[in-house]
Amino acid sequence: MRIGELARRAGVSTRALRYYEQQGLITARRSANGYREYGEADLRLVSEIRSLLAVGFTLDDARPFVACLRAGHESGGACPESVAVYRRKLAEIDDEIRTLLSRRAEVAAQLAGTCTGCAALRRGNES
Amino acid sequence: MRIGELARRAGVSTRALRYYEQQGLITARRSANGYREYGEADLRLVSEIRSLLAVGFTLDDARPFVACLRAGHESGGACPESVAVYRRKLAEIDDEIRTLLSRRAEVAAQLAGTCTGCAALRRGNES
DNA sequence: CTTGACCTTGACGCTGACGTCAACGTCTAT
DNA sequence: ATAGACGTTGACGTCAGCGTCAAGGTCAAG
Repeated sequence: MRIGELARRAGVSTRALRYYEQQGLITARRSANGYREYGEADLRLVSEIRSLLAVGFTLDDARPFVACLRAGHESGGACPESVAVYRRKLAEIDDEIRTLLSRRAEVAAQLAGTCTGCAALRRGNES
Repeated sequence: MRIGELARRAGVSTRALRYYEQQGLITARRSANGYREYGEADLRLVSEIRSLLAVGFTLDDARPFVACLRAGHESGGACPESVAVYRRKLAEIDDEIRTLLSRRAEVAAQLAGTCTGCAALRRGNES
């Protein structure tokens, strides 16, 4: 199939597919007229990339997963490199969650009127 | 004081201060030679901006707080516009936390080998 | 007079994952 | 032969908050 069909079936833009190729994530053989030609396996690769992006992975993070699929594994997450990325990502997400929780607490405290500068206004009503 | 001193005292770069001015957050009177001149109140404004940025606010979010301080209030969060931003931010943070938690769950599931895509292949389970 | 620390405006660089032209070639149908 | 639906490469635009030059003006000290 050509790039337009792959794009439609994968639910991405052709621009994205060319970008993935430029970043070395996917490759395409070329037909005589220079058009990119893809197979079913490529649809699989793109789907993997998309689902990884959807959970917050970068394209760089997705590389070992794509390599794993290309190496013939059933799942992109079956290889040790992929597992390492999973672990790292999990740690990153946990970090972000912790950060957000402490930010939330700070903002909530401010909103609750415990702001140190609000003492002058404290004698009245809250909304 | 001039821009360099304000920058040192506020712990920011001069570039940042000029950027804040360009964005309309702070202003400076000019001395005869064209140099920016700041007062103590400006240090207060910049500190407010910095602490807001530190908890994930954008410069745009910081505007009502700065306006509030300039209007003579003790705290930048004392004005209704600021409170509105607090509330909106709180909702945004909660959204992000929810998103991250669901991502975390997905990634953890993958890492545990219970990938949802594989479940369909095994038994037909869905969540 | 010259160094050097300070200031000015202007403008490009950076990060990620593309969107959106531009300008052009290819193939099919009418 | 011509429209138009597809493909190609190249390159700039987007979002935020600045960093980092470039090229120069100002001012006090030695």
